[in-house]
This record gives sequence, structure tokens and C-alpha cells, in this order.
Amino acid sequence: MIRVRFAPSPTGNLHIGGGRTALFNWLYARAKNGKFVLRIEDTDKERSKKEFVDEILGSLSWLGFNWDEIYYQSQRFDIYTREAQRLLKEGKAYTEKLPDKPGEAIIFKVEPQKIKVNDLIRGEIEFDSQTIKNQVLIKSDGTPTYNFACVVDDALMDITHIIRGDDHISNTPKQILIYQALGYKTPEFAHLPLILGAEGGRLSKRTGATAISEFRAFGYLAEALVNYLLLLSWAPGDNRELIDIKEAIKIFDIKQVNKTAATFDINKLNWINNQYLKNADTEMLLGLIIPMLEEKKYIDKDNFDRNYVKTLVQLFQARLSVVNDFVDWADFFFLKDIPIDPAAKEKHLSRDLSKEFSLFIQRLDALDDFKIESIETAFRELVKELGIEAKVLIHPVRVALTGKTIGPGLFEVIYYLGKERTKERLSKFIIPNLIG
RNA sequence: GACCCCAUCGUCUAGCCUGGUCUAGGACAAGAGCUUUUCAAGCUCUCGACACGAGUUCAAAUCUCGUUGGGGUCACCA
Repeated sequence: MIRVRFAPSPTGNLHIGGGRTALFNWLYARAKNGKFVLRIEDTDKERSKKEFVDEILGSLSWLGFNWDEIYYQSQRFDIYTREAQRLLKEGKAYTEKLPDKPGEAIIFKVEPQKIKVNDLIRGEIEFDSQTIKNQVLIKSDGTPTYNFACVVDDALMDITHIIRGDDHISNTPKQILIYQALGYKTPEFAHLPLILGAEGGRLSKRTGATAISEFRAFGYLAEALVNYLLLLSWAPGDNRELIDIKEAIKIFDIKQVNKTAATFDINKLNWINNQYLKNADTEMLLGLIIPMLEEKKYIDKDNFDRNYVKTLVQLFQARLSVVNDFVDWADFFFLKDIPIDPAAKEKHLSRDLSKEFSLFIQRLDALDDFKIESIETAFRELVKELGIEAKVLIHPVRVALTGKTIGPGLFEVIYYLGKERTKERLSKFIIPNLIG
């Protein structure tokens, strides 16, 4: 039985790198019909916070990585102490009392030897233990060190495969030594390449969002983020880019994971998110968007036309990079006074369009039925009579109605805005004494 | 500094294990165009890479060694 684990430390949010490590562990467990164990490494009492545990659990759940078992290291201190005492009795460790420390620490003796790791992703890696110092197992305050608690837990929890970030490679020989001293079987190791920020170094706040929960708040879909993370250091080999998690479970192989560090690219994530968004269930999107509209005071949650909003979402759905784009792009459907982009105004509304707008309003009033097609027909007849190209009038009308140069088709915009609001917005650009 | 890891378009990658089918394929981004209405949707096209140097071989992106470059780790943090 394959057993893998994800072992976050609740000293911060679950970030992109952690999410990817969790993904590969979870994927491997599901692909092999094994178990995915979650272990909260909260041995550092100072830095570990309950709120981070909640945040991490929440993010993992949102991503869809359900765990089969969960453990907290803070509840297992007696186990680490017991195991350390055993090494002490067997002469594999010794105690040391430092003058500035409260009690005695238990320290592991590193004997000279070569340590070979057969990494599932990287192949054989050899270390010389002479480059490794004796390792503290239990600190003088009685708490275990990371490398010790990690080995004891992985051994006792029967973890068969340790899939973790590259940054743990140099911990591996230290841990193997402890496995051997404890008399436990060493598991298989697979070290995932790191995810780098745009500037080459580690992914950091400076280069953009890092927490999974931030991506959620920005309007990325979990499925899209998972798909993107999957593609960062793994590829199916047949040029496919959009792979849902069910498919990934079928074809994923840990041995096919790349060795190269990957740079996080928000453009590609946006593209993938758009691909998922355009195929997403509109009702689901509506569920995400309604709270955003309420927060912006664009709608009153107790009194709004749900079907109307749903239609608007459909109108924009194929264009959204993130769900939140809707709130910005469709604002003109909800606001009384719409903000007009100054550059757009300068470009399309700087000349006097009183005559054109007035005539268009007259055409709209003359319509028997206010429909997308009839609006378009009326508009095209008008520009033909005026002897101008359609786009000469389309752009100004769009800016007057939406405040933007971009958006859905103009005639749909007019239809869903409604005749009254269309007339009202166009009228603002009509200079009265010229109507005459 | 020591130890370890890595090295194909700007970015993510396919190809590498099992050398020839690679004048290196796909995607994102960028640029150009089309869509008798915009683009942030769609379609078409363009730009663009085997880090360098040796070696092995009839043949190397693919195997070997070195160089350079990048990254990681060296805590009584995890």
C-alpha cells in the first residue's frame, strides 16, 4: 500500500509551492490507490498559529486534495522523546548542556560513511556524511527538531514515498542516517523541482501573489490552478495543455516529472483559467459573482433580477481571465453614473456627436420591438443614410454607454442595458441647442 | 566558501533513457493580419531555443568529461 504525506508547517499560508507539492502527493496516492496523509508540523510553538492551520486546510480542501488521515506533531512529543531516548541508550546519540539553554539537548552522532539516495526523479545522488555535522534531535526545551520529528513520523506512519521540494535534498542524507539508526526502513524519495519567481529567485510576495487563498480571492478556479500547477514540471507528452484532475490521475507518473526548476508565469495561468471559465457552468460562476456584486453594492441581495445577472455573466463569460474581471468589466450595467475612461473619451467622444446620437435615439424610439437584431438593423440603416462607416459611430456609442473601448458586441450591450438607459447615456453627449 | 541539484524558444514544455525519422514539435506571451464593431474571445501567420568547449561515433539536443551560468542547503526554523 502506497502511503504519501504532505507535511506543511503552519507558520504561514499555503503557497503555490506547497500547493504543488500537495498536488503531486495527492495525485500519486490517488493514482496508485494509496493513502494521502496530512501532517501538520507545528513543533515550533512560537511561530505556529491556529489560523494558519485553518488557512492551509481550507486551501487544500478548495484545491480538492482530500486527505485520508491527519496528524499534528504537537500532539506527539512523547513519541519523539521516546525514540530519542532509545538512541541515547544505544549509544547512537549523546546529550549536551549549553550554558545559555534551559535543559539538555539530545544530539545524534553522525558516523563517517557514504549515503546513497536513489531519487525517483533525479536518479542516484551520493553524499559523504563527513560533510554533515552531528544533528540535534531534541532541543534543550524538549521539542524535537524538524529532521528528527519528520523521520520518526514518516517511519511510524508507514510513509512509503516522500515527495517534497528540491530544497529538502540536503536534508535527505541526514534523515537516512536517522532512519538507519532507528532501525526503520528508508522510504523512496522524489524531489520536485522548485517553482521560481519571475526574477529567477524564489517565488515571493514582491513578484505577485503567492498564497493559494489569494488566487482564490482573485477569481481563479481551483481546477484551473491545479491544471497549471500540474503543467509546471510535468507534461503528458502529447502536447495537451488542458488536463482535468481525473485524467491526470490516470496518466500521471512521478518518474516523468522534470528535474528543472520552473518559473511561475501568470500569463499562462490566466489563459488556462480563461479556458476553464468559458466552459464553466454559469450557475456556478453566478454563485461566485453575486457576493462580489453585493460587496460592490452593485446589487441588493434581497432584491435583484437573478436571471438578468446570469445573462450578463454569459455575455462576458468567454472573455474573463479571472472571475473578478466581470465586476470591473460589467460595472456599467449596475452603476447609474459610469466612469468613463479618459483616453477613450478623448479618442471617441471629443467631437460633437449630437446629431448622430439624436438620430439614433429617434430610431430606437421608432422600433416596434426592442431586440438585438432590430437594434442592429436600425443602427446600420442610420449609418448608411449618414454615409459613414459603422465603426465610426459604433466606438463613440460604446464609450458613451459603457465608458470603455472594450466589451461584448455593441448591440447586445444596448439590448441588455435597455432603451431608457441607452437613451439617457447617449443624451449626456448631446448639446441641447444643436438639436433644434 | 563547502556540499548538492539543474541546464531545449522570453516563459511552460515535447524530444534525451533505447544516438539517425529534429533544417528541434506544441502551448503562453509578443508582433502582423482576419473577424464589413472593440478585445481581454475566435481564426491565420510571423518571431523565437538545443549555454559553451572537448571527446566517443559514420552520425549527438540525445552518451562522457570539463567550463560557465542558475538554483538549493549548510540553525537547539521547518
